[in-house]
Amino acid sequence: MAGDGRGEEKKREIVRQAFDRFYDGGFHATGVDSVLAESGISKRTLYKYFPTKDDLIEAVLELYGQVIVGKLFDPVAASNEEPRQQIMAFFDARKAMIDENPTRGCLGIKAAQEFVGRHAGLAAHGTRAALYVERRFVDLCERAGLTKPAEVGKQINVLFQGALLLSQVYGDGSPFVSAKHAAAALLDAADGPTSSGRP
Amino acid sequence: MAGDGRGEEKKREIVRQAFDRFYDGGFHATGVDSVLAESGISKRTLYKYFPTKDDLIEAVLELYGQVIVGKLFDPVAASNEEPRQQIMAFFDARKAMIDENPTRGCLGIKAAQEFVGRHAGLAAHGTRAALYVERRFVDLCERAGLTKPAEVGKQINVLFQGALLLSQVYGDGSPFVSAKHAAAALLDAADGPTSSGRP
DNA sequence: CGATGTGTAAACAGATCGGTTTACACCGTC
DNA sequence: GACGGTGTAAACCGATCTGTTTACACATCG
Repeated sequence: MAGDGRGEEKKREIVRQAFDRFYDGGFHATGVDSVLAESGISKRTLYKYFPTKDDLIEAVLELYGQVIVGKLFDPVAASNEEPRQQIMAFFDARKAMIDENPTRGCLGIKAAQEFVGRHAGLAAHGTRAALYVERRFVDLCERAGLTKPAEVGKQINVLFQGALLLSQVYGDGSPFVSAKHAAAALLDAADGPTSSGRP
Repeated sequence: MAGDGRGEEKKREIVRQAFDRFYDGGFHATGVDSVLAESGISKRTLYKYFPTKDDLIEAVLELYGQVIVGKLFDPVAASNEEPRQQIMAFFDARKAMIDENPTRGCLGIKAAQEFVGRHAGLAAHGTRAALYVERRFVDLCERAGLTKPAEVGKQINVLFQGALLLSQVYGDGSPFVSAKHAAAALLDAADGPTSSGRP
């Protein structure tokens, strides 16, 4: 019980180190040795806290979830702006992150792509991440009083994930500009004439 | 000169085999041995035609380009339908492919994500693939007589790529339904009141 | 029939992988 | 000053990776 604090701190240090390596290098292509290299952490300590590489990856993905919620979703939600403005703010905030680190997309989806059909537990992080973002957009669409919040929220999520992917591939955040304008247009069209044409 | 035909055929057989393996298993996670296993192809023959694994991956990505253009883009273009109908057809056709093989997204983008910062030549396939699709959508938007074809085309590309990614992650093609409806809404909004509000 | 070219099968080499083990240093506590 | 806990450093293990080599089968062609 007394040593808990020290241990937890080392654990977090390892996860933080692994976070950057896996994010930039991929999960399969990055060896455990390269996570440890130049970090001053010994292999024995790593395997004391994380018996397998998959356990370490699991911890990294949990950290990613905390980071993305803490830096992106919670601040925008705490702004208490109008729902529509919050949706726009999500696009702006994610673009700002991409501009800092153009190759870093969604780590959960990266895990899903690498582990689909190979490790269901790790692949599920991608599904959860995508569904979480979708949920936030749908909630905001509901609060905006749209007639079809679920449909528009899903559409905006498609735009968001597509922009994130293309920013990664292109190496710059410009797809977020297109996506934001498209999201605005969808919101305009959705709450304008109550419904499109048919009753 | 005489043996060219035989050699080219074996070469294609190898690439076809590698195509499925890399598509389903990823490039880094799939070893050369597993490409050869149960295929009746010997390692020596493989390395005769493809001196390195990267050369094989390069050939697989070129095959992917031919397949996707031949099965998806050319047929829709050859239909000679209205531009707007062709855009809708792209979403339907890609969804049909995903429904057959839910985990198979864009192989070029998969390569880009695995090789970014590690092998520029292979990573470039993702950029090319995304730009190719974007170009097709922009062209169709131009032919549809939109006032801002480049912007709307890019937005539709974001929807398309987002739907492809989410279909992969969710394991079903439903995001293409959302994306198609969103694309239709964007097209409606774009050619309706000439411009949105400001001159 | 011998030569050549194409192919498989499989042992092999060297590096790297995930993971274990041994050895040793440090540090606060009794 | 012995002690247990925490840590690093590094040798080590078996498996797997990319890539090479040896050996052999089987065609076709002069």
